[in-house]
Amino acid sequence: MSLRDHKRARTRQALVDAATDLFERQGFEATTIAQVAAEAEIGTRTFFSYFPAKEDLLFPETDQRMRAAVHAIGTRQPDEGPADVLLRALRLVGEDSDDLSGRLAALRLRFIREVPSVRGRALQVQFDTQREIARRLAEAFPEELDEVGAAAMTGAFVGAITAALQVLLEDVDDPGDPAQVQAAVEKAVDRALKPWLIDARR
Amino acid sequence: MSLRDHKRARTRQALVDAATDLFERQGFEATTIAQVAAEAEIGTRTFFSYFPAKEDLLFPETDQRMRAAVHAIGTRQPDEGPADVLLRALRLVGEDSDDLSGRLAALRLRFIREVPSVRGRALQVQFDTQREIARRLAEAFPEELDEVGAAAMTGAFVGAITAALQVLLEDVDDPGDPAQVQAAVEKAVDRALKPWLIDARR
DNA sequence: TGCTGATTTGCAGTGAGTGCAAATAAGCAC
DNA sequence: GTGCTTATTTGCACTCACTGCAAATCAGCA
Repeated sequence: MSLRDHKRARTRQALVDAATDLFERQGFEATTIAQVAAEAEIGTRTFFSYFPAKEDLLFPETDQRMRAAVHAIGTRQPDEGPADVLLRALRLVGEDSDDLSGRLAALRLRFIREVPSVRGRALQVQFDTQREIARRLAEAFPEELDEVGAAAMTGAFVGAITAALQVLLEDVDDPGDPAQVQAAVEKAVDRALKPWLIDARR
Repeated sequence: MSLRDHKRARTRQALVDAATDLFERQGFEATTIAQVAAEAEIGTRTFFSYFPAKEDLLFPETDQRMRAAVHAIGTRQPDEGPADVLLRALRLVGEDSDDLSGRLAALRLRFIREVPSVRGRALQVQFDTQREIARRLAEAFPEELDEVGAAAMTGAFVGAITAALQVLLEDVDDPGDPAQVQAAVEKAVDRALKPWLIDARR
């Protein structure tokens, strides 16, 4: 990694940190990009060479999660079916939620509920990730799945989990508490996949 | 319906029509709200009392679809299970795609692929609709489903169909052709729900 | 016709995001 | 280190979506 790359990574992290602080203190809408850039000691214009939009500050490591999921699919065990591998991959994606000691994750969750543009961005990220996972899944099981089948299966899993999670999170009294969120995620996976798990048991 | 309401509905439709023309001619991004407003003969400022944002011009009748779906759930037949009712409701939502002689629908499809902000909005609309359907479904089957179960089920169905449809639409050579799109939707539903349909047959 | 409350509109302003060209800094050869 | 090349940073000017506010306009009704 060259000096250039190091510096770039450091600046990027500084931006995320600055944003985390400012978002916590002022909320998402009230924080301007100029403020974030100033706090990270770069010009306002330069911000846009690090993140394409303000919302993306809340999703700084999408590709990292993606790589984890892809890796999970790549290390397919001989006795695993498509559903098993997919479930393993999805669990991995979900677990990474604790990044940055949870502060950013908590903000993300809060703003997904409060700020429409953030919700929209989150759904897009999820959708893209899901699509890529489906592609890899189809590759890993050329006999059992084609592109459409893999997409449908992935969409069903992710859709079920997301929808269940949404309902469960409505009843959480403190969305800032990682333990409660984690419990909700697990319960969502559990409830959402019940039909498949019963099926698999036969 | 009072004169006021009539006029309001007419203006709203004029805005959608104007937008349809301009979007077709110039694309989404290149069309400004000022242009749309001018074409519909209202002030730019007034536009925002009809639509909250530019993207919403592409989703003018969300609540209408919603009502159709809710109605489908309300008219539950004695021999229908949750999955049957849900499937019937979802088919209804999909069929309404032919509104406005298809021009707006074609634009919507095109911009969902091309313009990120439109894709984001579409996903939000879908997500909200899905949530509401789940709520009604849970109400209609208080014995069989709770809120979480209904959400998971709806999320699975919608997620599977959407994901399958996305893949299928990639291979359509002319996305402006309603027949091809319709065929893709049907195939997507078919493929996506195969597991459930097989299950139900037992 | 005249009153009342809702709708429309212009105006001024904020802030996101972009294109461009000049300044700056990194990487590298010597 | 000194220069040269190339990538990055930055300021500037600009467009456009969207909002708050206050004045003007209009529908509905007595």
